[in-house]
Amino acid sequence: MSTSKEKVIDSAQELFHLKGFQNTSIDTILEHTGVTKSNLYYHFKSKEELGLLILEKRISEYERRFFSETLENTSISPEQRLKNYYKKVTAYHKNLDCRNGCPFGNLALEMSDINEKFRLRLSEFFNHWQRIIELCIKEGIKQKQFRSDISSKAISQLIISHLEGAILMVKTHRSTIPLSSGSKTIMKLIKSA
Amino acid sequence: MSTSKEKVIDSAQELFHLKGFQNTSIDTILEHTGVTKSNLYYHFKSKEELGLLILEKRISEYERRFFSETLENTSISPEQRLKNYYKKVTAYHKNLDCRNGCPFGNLALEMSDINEKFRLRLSEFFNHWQRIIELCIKEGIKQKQFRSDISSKAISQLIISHLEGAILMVKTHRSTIPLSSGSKTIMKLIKSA
DNA sequence: CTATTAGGACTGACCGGTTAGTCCTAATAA
DNA sequence: TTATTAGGACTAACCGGTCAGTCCTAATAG
Repeated sequence: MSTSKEKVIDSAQELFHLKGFQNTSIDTILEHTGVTKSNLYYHFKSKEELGLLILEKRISEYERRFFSETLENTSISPEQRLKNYYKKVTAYHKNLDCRNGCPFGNLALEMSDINEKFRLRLSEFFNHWQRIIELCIKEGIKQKQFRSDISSKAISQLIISHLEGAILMVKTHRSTIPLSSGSKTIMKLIKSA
Repeated sequence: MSTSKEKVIDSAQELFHLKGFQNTSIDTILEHTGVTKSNLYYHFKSKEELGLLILEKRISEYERRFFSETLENTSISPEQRLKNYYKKVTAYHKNLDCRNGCPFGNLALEMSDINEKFRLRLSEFFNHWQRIIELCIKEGIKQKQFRSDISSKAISQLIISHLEGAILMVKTHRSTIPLSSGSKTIMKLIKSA
């Protein structure tokens, strides 16, 4: 049996992703968990704290599931690693019925202008994310899989921007095509001649 | 002197872009305009109607200011047209102090999962936007400025996804670099060998 | 063995404030 | 006379958050 605290965290994580942080009320979380409001505020001092905590949880989960298992899996070639990563992301969103979007992109867009804590943490994570991709690209350039006339940094910045935008398109068009087709275009463009 | 209706539209347009649609209350619009609530509801039957109307206004304004003047300006070469477009978009966000983000991307992310009217209109506009870019790319390929081994459709889809993602990064990192640097990378990648 | 204390988990009632939207009357302007 | 504007009272639902106090368990003191 999970504790109230765990139930709140799990439910809030899901709701924040599905409906956004601001658009998810404390009362909705309460309804979904059966936990009382006073109990929730016993465990978390504010909605902001809960949101920040869930952001941390998402980040470590993403680093484990998406970075370690694909982009940083050095037993595979850089090109195949990137392909696997794209495949995994696409499958993730297909499984979510093209709704929800990227939890990080959503939060960044929603909170950057109104809450510095969220913005700074997200900014830091995006930088980390970009460096993970950059290492993969750098190795791919060294192995002559990727073209060498553009810096690995520039390419990785492009990849992460495109990824976030493509997920936004997936959500708006309710189709994974922008992601699956876009990633293929990226792969072709960065391939060495 | 502008009418109440015009004042509401102008003010709401600005506020929706700055703070988001849901996060802008009717009362805030009232404060900013000096218009009374009964008057606002005399002109608009709901907040949704007001939002949809402002979306239409934004769309036609964007088509006029960004499409006609740069991407569709056939007196310039396709490559230069695309460069000018990027320059204009970057300047736009720099002028906004890297805040706000893209009005269409913001709305798409905020509303796609909860309001079909907004989602469908936005989806349609993104498609139109993509076709405008596609025509420019197509001509650039014909003129041998852009590489011909990837379809103009695929490239234009990539460009629009990347653009939206880059603007998200601009907002999160509070810097135009993701946009200015990313657009240069795109230009290099699609240039013919 | 028993009385006391400490602390974590939890409760239900309640708070002030905000939300979009309604309704009605009356004044004013084209 | 018809479209617009003003003013204000009102509603029902919702918002994040607080409060005093209860329940249970485990450690400690006499």
